[in-house]
Amino acid sequence: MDQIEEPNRLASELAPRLARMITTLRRDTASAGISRVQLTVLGALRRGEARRITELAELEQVTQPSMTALISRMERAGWVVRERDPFDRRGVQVSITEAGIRQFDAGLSGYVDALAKRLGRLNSVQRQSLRRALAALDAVLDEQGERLAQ
Amino acid sequence: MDQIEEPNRLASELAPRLARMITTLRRDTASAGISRVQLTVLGALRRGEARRITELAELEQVTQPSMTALISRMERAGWVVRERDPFDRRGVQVSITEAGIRQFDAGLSGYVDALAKRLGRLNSVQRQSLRRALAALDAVLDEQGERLAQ
DNA sequence: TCCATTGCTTAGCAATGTAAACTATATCGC
DNA sequence: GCGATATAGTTTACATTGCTAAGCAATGGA
Repeated sequence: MDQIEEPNRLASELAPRLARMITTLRRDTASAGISRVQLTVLGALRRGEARRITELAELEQVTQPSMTALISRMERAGWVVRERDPFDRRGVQVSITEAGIRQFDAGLSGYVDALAKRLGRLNSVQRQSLRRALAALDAVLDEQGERLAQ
Repeated sequence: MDQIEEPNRLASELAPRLARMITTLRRDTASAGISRVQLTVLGALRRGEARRITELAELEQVTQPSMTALISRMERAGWVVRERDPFDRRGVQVSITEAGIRQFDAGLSGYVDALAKRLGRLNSVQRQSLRRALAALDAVLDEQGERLAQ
């Protein structure tokens, strides 16, 4: 019983705070020159986690057409390039450019700084509590558990 | 020194996890029939926190025109109604309808349940760590601190 | 009464997301 | 090898959410 009721109570507490966090973070980082999604895609490309449109779409949890459009905008901005995959000419290989790498570094700093500014208000106990919650966040986001839960 | 460097380290850890959390939550709740912003606005209206477009825009941290459009869509959906303020005929008073209340309750459950499903994977130590982080989140989101920080 | 301010809307634009339909290439079964 | 089918990506058409700039009507002070 408690195992069922308890996550629900926690979720009721967490949900509105997450909602506010999203709004706030968007506002704080509006001037960063790059959106959250684009930054994440650049990061994935940079770490070599994916090159195909389909893979990127899965990583970002959006549809293939959304990723096509996203990559097109980023290509127009000069941050990535598209090349036909020589081994499977239906597909493309997306890679990050030098400008893309610079944009990623600058954008990431922008996001981290905005967050750090807010975290700077916390006392060490509060920061500690957030640090200790990181592992739980990872578990919440774990894709393995996601599939098992189905 | 440490007071400056330390929030930054924490922010680097937190930022990508928050980013993923946003994507994941959006996907999880795609079938809830209502968007996060609309749900929050309905909640504010229901708790009587605001009735004017300007107030709602401030609460949600969006511009007045954005709120006008948002309210128009919600009015078209039948969840809220607009009335001219009899005391200041420039302004309007937005109120939630019966249908809006039902939609809020259903939508909220949808969001909370989606989150609870993920939290259900955690063990009690992990859940405890999240519960303890709630206060820190509140401090991070505190508007008072926001103004002081300027 | 004049004029600045306030509250909201309209217009025009960009980014992000969807589903459905299309094109081109690969691959499977015979 | 060939026809059917699957896969990768794009295009099209649309909705939502956000912005800025400009406009309009009501308010209220000098």
